[in-house]
Amino acid sequence: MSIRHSLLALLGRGPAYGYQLRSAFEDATRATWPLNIGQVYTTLARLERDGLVRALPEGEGSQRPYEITDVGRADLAEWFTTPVEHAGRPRDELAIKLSLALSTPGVDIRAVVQRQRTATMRHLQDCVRLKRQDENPRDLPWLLVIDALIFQAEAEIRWLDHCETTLVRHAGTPPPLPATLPAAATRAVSERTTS
Amino acid sequence: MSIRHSLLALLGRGPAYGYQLRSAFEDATRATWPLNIGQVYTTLARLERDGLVRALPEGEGSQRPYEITDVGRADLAEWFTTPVEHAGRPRDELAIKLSLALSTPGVDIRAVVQRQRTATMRHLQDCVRLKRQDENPRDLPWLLVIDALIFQAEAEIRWLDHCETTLVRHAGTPPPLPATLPAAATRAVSERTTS
DNA sequence: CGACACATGTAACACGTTACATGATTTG
DNA sequence: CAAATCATGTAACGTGTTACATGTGTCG
Repeated sequence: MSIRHSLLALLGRGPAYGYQLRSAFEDATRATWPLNIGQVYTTLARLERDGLVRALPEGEGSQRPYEITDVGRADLAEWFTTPVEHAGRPRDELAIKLSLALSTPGVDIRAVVQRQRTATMRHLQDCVRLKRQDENPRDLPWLLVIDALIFQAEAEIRWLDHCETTLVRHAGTPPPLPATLPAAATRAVSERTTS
Repeated sequence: MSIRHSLLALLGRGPAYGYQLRSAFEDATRATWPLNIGQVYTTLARLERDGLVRALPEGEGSQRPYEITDVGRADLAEWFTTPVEHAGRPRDELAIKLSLALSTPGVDIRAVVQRQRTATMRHLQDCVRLKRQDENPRDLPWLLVIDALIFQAEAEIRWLDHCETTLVRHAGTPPPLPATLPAAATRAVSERTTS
């Protein structure tokens, strides 16, 4: 539902046609989440069908501008008024993956955590670099979005570290190999985690 | 794609039928993300169509157990090996909403932030309470999931606070009304943010 | 003119949700 | 037996992605 409401919000600033709407959306988020142009038109059609939006007769050339209706404005106001519920959010693939990795035989969870940590760390650095490159405080919207990504990535790394310490505390197999173990045992462990 | 891989991962522990798979999934996440049973069957059908899974002939009563194939195992291993990319994640509705609220006339962003903060705070407390209730470290998978939710909620609150301070610094309209402003100006401002 | 950006649309497909329909098995 | 739970499936719909088809305007 986020595209639907996004287009509605953009039309809340005034009439616009599909192509403009995509540009405006990608301006606000700086192509963090690219928006396919086809989706814009199908979504506009659905919005019109539902009476939240109305096609304007004017429009020079091949432009078909739309305008938000009163019903649309009400829907938009409700969107802004209602907080985003956590219950309605998409499933967190990473959390599910680690949760399942933990109970699937033959999976080296610590390796999964490590690889994810590397990827997330790289993403975090990309975000920070992007933010520095473009520090002008003129487009607040974009700054807030990139900050959201940064906060999320930081939280993810903290969680991954938390996972690792928790795993070490419970499932054993700590990385500094205890010298007291016989060689056979350590070999068995590393074989299991490498396959 | 997360359900597809989740079912595949569950079948990686051994053959199972649809109903079992749902139970197993909701065990791992404790119904944080409820899984509709219908979805299980359609997903299983697609997995079978793609050769990742094979229906077993046996099965007592009305049970139709499935088994993971070698192709499926390869796909599963790749899932666990490949980190979850941030580029492929769903759009962050909250970030988009605040970003758009900032550039939509007639929207009181600070109110939006406040309402969201309240909702997220409540959600965070729910999570913490849930975790305390069920502190037994026996099912690690569930603990990791609830911790993920907690870390995310904390990050969201930090981000919302960050948004508010940023907004105050830029767009003005600080809550402690500066006594130096003439009454007319403050009235105009509060009218704009209230409508 | 030819290439390129602007602009609109459609078709096919994957995924997810909800609701409904239908049996089989257990248990009070 | 009746009700609840177990178990499988289908239909309809909304949303999202990708790819394709088409036309317009501009500029070198």
